[in-house]
Amino acid sequence: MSVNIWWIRRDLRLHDNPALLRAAEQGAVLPVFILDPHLLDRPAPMRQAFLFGGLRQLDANLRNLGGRLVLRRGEPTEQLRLLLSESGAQSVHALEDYSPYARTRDERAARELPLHLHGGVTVHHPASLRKADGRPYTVFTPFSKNWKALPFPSAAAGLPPGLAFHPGLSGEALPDAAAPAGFPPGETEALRRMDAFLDGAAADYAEGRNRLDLDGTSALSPYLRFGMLSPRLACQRALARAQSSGDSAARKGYETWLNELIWREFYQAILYEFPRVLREAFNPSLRQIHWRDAPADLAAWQAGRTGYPVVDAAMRQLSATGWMHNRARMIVASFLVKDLLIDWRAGEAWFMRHLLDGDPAANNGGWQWTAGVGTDAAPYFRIFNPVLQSQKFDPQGSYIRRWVPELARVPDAHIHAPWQMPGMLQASLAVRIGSDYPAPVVDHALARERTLAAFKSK
DNA sequence: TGAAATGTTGGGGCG
DNA sequence: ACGCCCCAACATTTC
Repeated sequence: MSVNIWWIRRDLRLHDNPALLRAAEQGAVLPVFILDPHLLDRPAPMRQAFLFGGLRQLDANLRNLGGRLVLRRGEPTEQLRLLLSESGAQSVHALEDYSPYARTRDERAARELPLHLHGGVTVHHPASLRKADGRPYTVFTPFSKNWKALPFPSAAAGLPPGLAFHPGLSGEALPDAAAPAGFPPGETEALRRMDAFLDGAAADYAEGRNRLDLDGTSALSPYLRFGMLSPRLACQRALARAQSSGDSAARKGYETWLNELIWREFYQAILYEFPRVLREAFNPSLRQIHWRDAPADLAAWQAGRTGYPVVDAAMRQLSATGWMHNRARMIVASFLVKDLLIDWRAGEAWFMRHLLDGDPAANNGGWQWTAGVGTDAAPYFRIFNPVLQSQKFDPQGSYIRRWVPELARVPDAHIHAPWQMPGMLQASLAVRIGSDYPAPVVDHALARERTLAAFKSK
C-alpha cells in the first residue's frame, strides 16, 4: 500500500481537509508537522502556545483513529526529503498557503519533491477572482459580488472513506506550553464554538458585533487562522442559515457574518496579488507620510496606558488573552495612526506578536485599511473619536471596567473621559487622573488636526 | 466599518 | 401682532 505525507501547516483539522482527503485516497496517510525555525524565530509566544495546543489536540484525534502526528524541526524541504526516504512515501499533500514566505518555501519544495498543493485555506483561490480585464480586485464590494457569484464548492462531510495511517516515524515530542485560557485549541472546540455562535449571537450579528460589552462576535478567528475550522464549512453554514432564515433581521446577521468571512478572503487575495503590502502602503501617494518617532507614546499604547479608557481596555485585553474585539481593533488602530501619528507598521508588528489569530494577510489588510493607505481603505479624514466610539459601543462602560479595573468606581457619566472629572470627585473616588490612572497622552481635537495636516500635504 | 463644521429651520422668549 | 434673537434639532458639507 502506498504511503502519502499529509504536510500540515495551517490546516489543523480532520474535517473538510482536501490535503488529507487526497493523501487518503492514494493510500496510508503520514501526518507531519514541521517546526520551521524561520517561523518560530518570530516571537509570538501566545500564538505559538495555541499552535502547540492545537497540534496536541490533533495528535490525540489522530491516535483515536490509529494514527499519530510526526513532528520534525528544520528547513521544510530537507525534512520532507528525509521523511519521504524514511517512510517510502510517494507524495506530499498540503493546503496552499498564500503568504510570500509560504509561497517561496513551497516553490522550493515543489521543485525538489512530489508536492501537491490543494485549496482550502480559502473558499476560492485568490487567482480565480479577477476583474473582466484580468486584473485583481482592489475594492471589496465588487470582489465580494464576484465571490458570491462563483459556484460554491461544498465542504466534504465526515472523514475520508477508508482512512488509514502509516504506523508513524520517530519525531520530536510536542513542546509543552500552556494554551491561552480563553481559547482552548483544536477543531472539536472550533466546531462547538461555531455551532454555539450560529444558534446564538449570529442572528443579531449585524448589530451585536459592534458591541464591546457583549459577546456579539464569533471569536472564531484563532481557529480559522490555524485551520482548526474550515473556512469553506463556515461560509457554507452562513449561506445555509441566510437562505433558510425567515426572519429578515436574523438573515441580515448571517449575511453580515458571511461578509466578514469574505473580507478574510479579500485580504488573502490582496496579499497574494500584491506581496509588497507587507513592506509598504498599497497606495503609492501615501508612502511618504511623516510619521512621528514617539517611543514613549508607542509604549503607552502597547501597555494600555494612553489615558483613553476604551483604548487601554482593548490593549490590555489583547495582552491578557491574545484576542481583541474587532470594533476595538479599529479604535486602537485609529488611535495609534491618527491620534499618535505613529507608523501603522508599528501597530501591525505589535498585533502580530500578540494575536492568536495573527495572520499576515488579515492583519496587514486591517492596518492599511485603518491607516487609510491600503486597498479600499478608510479615507484619511475618517478619524475615530475614542470617546464617542466608547459611548456608542460600550454604553455602560462595562468593557472598560473589566479590563481597566482602576476605573471600576468611576460613574457611567465619566467612564469614557475620566480626565473630565472634577478634582473633588477624583479625590473622593481615589481615582486621581495622572497618578491612579494616566492623563490622556494627547488631546484628541489637536491630534486630529495634526493628522489631517500630515495626510493632506501628501 | 466617522466626526466636526457649517447651514437651515422653527419654536419660544422677549420687548 | 411683530421683529429679533437664541438655540436646539436636524441636514448638509467638509475634512
